[in-house]
Order: sequence, then C-alpha cells, then structure tokens
Amino acid sequence: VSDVTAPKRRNATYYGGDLRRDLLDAAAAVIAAEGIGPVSLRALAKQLGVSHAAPANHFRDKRALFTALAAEGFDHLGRAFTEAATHHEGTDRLRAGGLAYLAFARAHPGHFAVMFRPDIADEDDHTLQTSSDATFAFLVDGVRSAQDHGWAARANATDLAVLLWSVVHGLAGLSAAGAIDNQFDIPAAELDQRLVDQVIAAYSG
Amino acid sequence: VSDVTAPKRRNATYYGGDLRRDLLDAAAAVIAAEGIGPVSLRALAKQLGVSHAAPANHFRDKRALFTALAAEGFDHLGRAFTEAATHHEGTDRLRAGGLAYLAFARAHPGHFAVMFRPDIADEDDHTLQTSSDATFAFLVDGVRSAQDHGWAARANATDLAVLLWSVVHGLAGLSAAGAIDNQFDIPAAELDQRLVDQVIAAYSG
DNA sequence: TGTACATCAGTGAACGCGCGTTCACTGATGTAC
DNA sequence: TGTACATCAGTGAACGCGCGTTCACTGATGTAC
Repeated sequence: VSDVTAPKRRNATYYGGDLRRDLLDAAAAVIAAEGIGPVSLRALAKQLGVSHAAPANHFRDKRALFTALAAEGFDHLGRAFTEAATHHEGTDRLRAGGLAYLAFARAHPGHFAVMFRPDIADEDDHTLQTSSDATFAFLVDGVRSAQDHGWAARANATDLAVLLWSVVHGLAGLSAAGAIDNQFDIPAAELDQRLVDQVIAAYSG
Repeated sequence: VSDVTAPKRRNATYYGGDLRRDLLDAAAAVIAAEGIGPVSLRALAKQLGVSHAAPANHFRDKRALFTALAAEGFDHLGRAFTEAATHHEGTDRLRAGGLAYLAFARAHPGHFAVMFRPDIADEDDHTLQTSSDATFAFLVDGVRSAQDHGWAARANATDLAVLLWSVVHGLAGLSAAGAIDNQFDIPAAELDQRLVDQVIAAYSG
C-alpha cells in the first residue's frame, strides 16, 4: 500500500516535516499567547529549529503569513458553517451557525485575531477575499432560511444579518479581551448558548 | 486677568506646547491610519519635531503610552455615557448609550483600538481599571432603568447587558475592519441607529 | 529686588538588539534519456 | 538500470535599519531667603 498523503518532495536532512504548516501553527500559537506584535519570522524559524532564511521559501514576508493564516481561519469557519447548514433548518441553523462562530473564535484565537485586520493581513488577497465572502453568504442564507420558517418575518433580512453577526463577533472579541470573563463567572460555552438563544428568542415572540 | 489655564512650567525654547498631550494625539492618529504595529516612540518624537529621548519624560515606555490612551478612551466614553444617562430614561437611555458607544468608536478609532487589548495596554493599571469598570456599571444601570420602565421585564439583566454590549462592540469592530461597509451601502450613523433600534425593539414587543 | 539653588523637560550621542532581506551555497529528490 | 541535469528547500554569513534605553548635559523656570 503506497502512502498517498506523503509529500512529493521532502528534504529529510534539513527539515523532516511540512515547514509551511508548522510556521502557520507556530504563528497561531504565539498570537494566541502574546498577541500579534511579538510575531517575527526569525523567532518562528528559531522555534522550529530552522534557519531564519527558511520561511522565505514559503511566505514572501510576514504579511503573507498572516494573510494565509486569516484565509485558513475563514476556511475553517466556512466548513463549520456548511456543517451547520447541512444538519439544521430555520432558527436551528442560525443557532448552530452562531455557536460555531463563537466556538471557532474560542478554539482558534490565533486565527481569529488576524481575520478582520486589514492592517495585518492583505484583504485584497484572492484566497482571503473569496473565503471571507463565503462566510457572509452563509449568514444571509441562514437568516433567509429562518425567515422562511416564520422567524422574525417582519424584520429586514440584512438588518438581521448585521445584528446577528455583530452579536457573535462582539462577544468573541470581548471574551478574547477578558472584558466579560472579568464580570461574570460562567463557562464560555454556556455564555455562548445563552446569548445566541436569547437573541434568537427575542425575535420569536 | 491672569491666565489660569497656562501650565505652571513651560520650556519655550525646547517644546512650546504640551508634549504628553501631543504624543497621545499623534499616537491615536497613527493607529487610526495604519494600526498599532507601526507606532514607535521614536517616530512620534520625530513627527513632533522633538528629540527621540523626550517622550521618556512623559511615558516610561510604549506600553505606558498605550495604557494612557486606553484610559483616556474609557474616560471619554464614560463622559458620553453620563451625558446619555442624565438626559434619558428607560429604553431611551439604552438607545442613547448604544449610539454613544458606536459614535465614540467611529470618532476615536485610535483610542478604541487600544481599549480592549490586554496584550497592548496594561490592564492592571489603576486608572485604566477604574474607568473600564465604570463603563460596565453604566451598562448594567441602563438595562435596569429600561427594565424598570417595563422593557424586557422577563429577561435576565446581566444577559441583556452582555447582549447589548456585544452588539455595539461587534458592530464597531466589524465596521472598523471594513467588513460591513463592504457589504452594505449605508452611512455609518444610519446603520448604528437601525441596529440599536432593532435590538431594543426586539424586546419591546 | 537680587541671588542661589532645585527642578523639570528638553538635547544628542552612544549602545546593543532583533528584525527583514539578500546572496552564494549545498545537498536531496525527481525527471529525461 | 545508470547517468546527467533541473529543481527545490534548506544553510549561514552579511547588510543596513529602526527600535528602546541609557547617560551626561543644558537651559529655562520656580522657590527660598
């Protein structure tokens, strides 16, 4: 049985694994722990035991690394959204999508920190652009699906979309900053559920 | 008539004005235009026509400058909140507070960018801590005031507070990132009003 | 009112550091013949 | 199957730059006597 997952090329003497992959993971970890500021290509290379010139083979510059990280984040989020849309209809889809957004932000803070930052990542990048647009498309679809099932029938669809996006995005940001955890003593996942349920319920009555 | 607003000390030969003040303003402008990354004390000093060692007389280090900027932001926001609380009752107070939050974030993006960033500003700083706590206190007070007037009477007060905070914070963040402006073609102030009105109305029915 | 002194907020030179970037190189792998 | 060659992803030395920080200094202002 041949191993089809093995890369076509490997330079076992220098670096055994997938340096590009490892650079992205290491960058995400540093961002999650200390923020974007301390991230440097040299430090990442050193951490991975590789020469500081090696990353240049995979990322033109630091901005390219951040852009790839952001695109990866949108991709991940998009897959979670697709999953939610496949298994749920109406308000359940909205609920599942909102919880997926929050779960993603909590599980991948390094990615999330870079995803809405035109000053950090290259928003004109084609990969990033398309994956970011897909995210918003899911949101509008979810609202429409819920409205088709009678939820918030009288409200404007785009207004609802902005509202829901703002809620989950805002909670994710405040939680990441520690602004909310300082005030309440609730597990993150529970807070997420209460907030999402509450905003959906507000339009159900 | 003596000028009581004049500073007790001035060194007209070296720097005519209030360097501390000007450093804060210049930093806010740079952050608003290019983000936090490019901010350096040396560059700010150069921009103000002052030696690069001069800022050290006012801020121990870069972190201290960011912390002061964040505290100033919370102070400004707190005054806007007090204003809103003075002139409004019930849901009107909530509405005025939400719009003040969004107006502040849009008018002072440099301050806002630094206000919920434990990796950038020193959250343990006493001035920052107290002014940030005051902001949250207003939020809870506003929810209680609205509930006293019959709004969302059956909902949990803290849950409502988190929801409202998340909405305005999320919209501010998404707008600053250009994520929403790309999707809709609405003036910012109008979008703010629609969103705030909508979320309050959702609990009025 | 004049003098001596303390303080404050600047200057400018010097330092070491980490950074991104460039460059000639090397050695393993894949491909053509 | 063997050989020659191209390619790819590393190395490590070198570079210039901007940064924060330190330091002895200076000159204007405020205060004590």
